[in-house]
Amino acid sequence: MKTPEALHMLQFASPQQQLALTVLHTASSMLSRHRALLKPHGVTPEQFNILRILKGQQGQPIALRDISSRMIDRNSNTSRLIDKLTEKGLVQRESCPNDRRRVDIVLTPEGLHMTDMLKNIMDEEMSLLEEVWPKHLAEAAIETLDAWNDTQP
Amino acid sequence: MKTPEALHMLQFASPQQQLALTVLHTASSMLSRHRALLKPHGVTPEQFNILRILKGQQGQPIALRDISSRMIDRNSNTSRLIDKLTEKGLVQRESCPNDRRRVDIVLTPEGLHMTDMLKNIMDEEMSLLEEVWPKHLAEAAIETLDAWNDTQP
DNA sequence: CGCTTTTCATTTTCACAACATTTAATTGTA
DNA sequence: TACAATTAAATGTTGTGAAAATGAAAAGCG
Repeated sequence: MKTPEALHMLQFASPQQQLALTVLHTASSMLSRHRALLKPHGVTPEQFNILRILKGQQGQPIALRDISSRMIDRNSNTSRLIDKLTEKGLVQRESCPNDRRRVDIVLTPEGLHMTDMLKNIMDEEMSLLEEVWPKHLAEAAIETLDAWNDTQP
Repeated sequence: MKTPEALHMLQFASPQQQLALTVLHTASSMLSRHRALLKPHGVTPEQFNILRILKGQQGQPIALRDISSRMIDRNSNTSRLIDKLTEKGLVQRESCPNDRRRVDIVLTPEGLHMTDMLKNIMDEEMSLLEEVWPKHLAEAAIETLDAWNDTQP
């Protein structure tokens, strides 16, 4: 697959502009792939993102607000995503004793099980990247992109 | 700004996995920025993507189908995006003489004017990238990402 | 203490994506 | 030529991300 728009204006744009378009395009493409992989299990990439964060908590509850701040997409509607995960029985809301505004979220046993399974699927997918991206180039690319991320609010 | 999820699992993931997360995060952040920049002018990034493609046509009509294939997000519903742009008077549908199934799209004069203005805004934003991304690193990163894009259907 | 401001979660509104279906025109083929 | 298969665009439906508005609780401060 060509990077369509980037290819189209190749001769006009700076490498930096091309990279921006390439990043947008790559992300869109990766996300559709993830969506397709997770779909059979009734979970969206955004929901999986939350599950992964919760798993990282090792059973410790975490406030909704802190989930938001760790998500790839910071502005998504975390409340509603938690609703969906709750309906599926994968997570549970718990009232936070210290601060009644907060709502703590924990993985249920089924949620943990599902997360482990999905993580295997995603890890397998991710491992394909290791064949196309040489390690040192991946490291360099991360540094490059993070240089811009660090300038963002 | 830290790359939240990537940072979180830094010690577990391969550089390739980290890059994948970084790309997703960077794209999300960029898109938000673009959305905010375009918003005062009543245009979304998805709509601007179409305007930019049309401008690249230099007045030559292009079939809706060919616009779709050049978009960053190939899955979007181009018909309806064109509807929005038509309502705003920025583009026009024209029947295609050779193939009556097709619908050619052209920029109106106001559309061209708007596109030029928005392009200036976006170019200015993009030029900030030149300060944080050294040229040769940007070039390397493009090659790295495209290596994966080329493996996608 | 009482009031305003801030913080956190939810709800709401809007635009778009995903997916399916429909309508129309063209192509391929018996 | 007739008819099925394919292609192009539009349309209907559902879900959801983004951003703003709302409501409730806590923090800050005179």
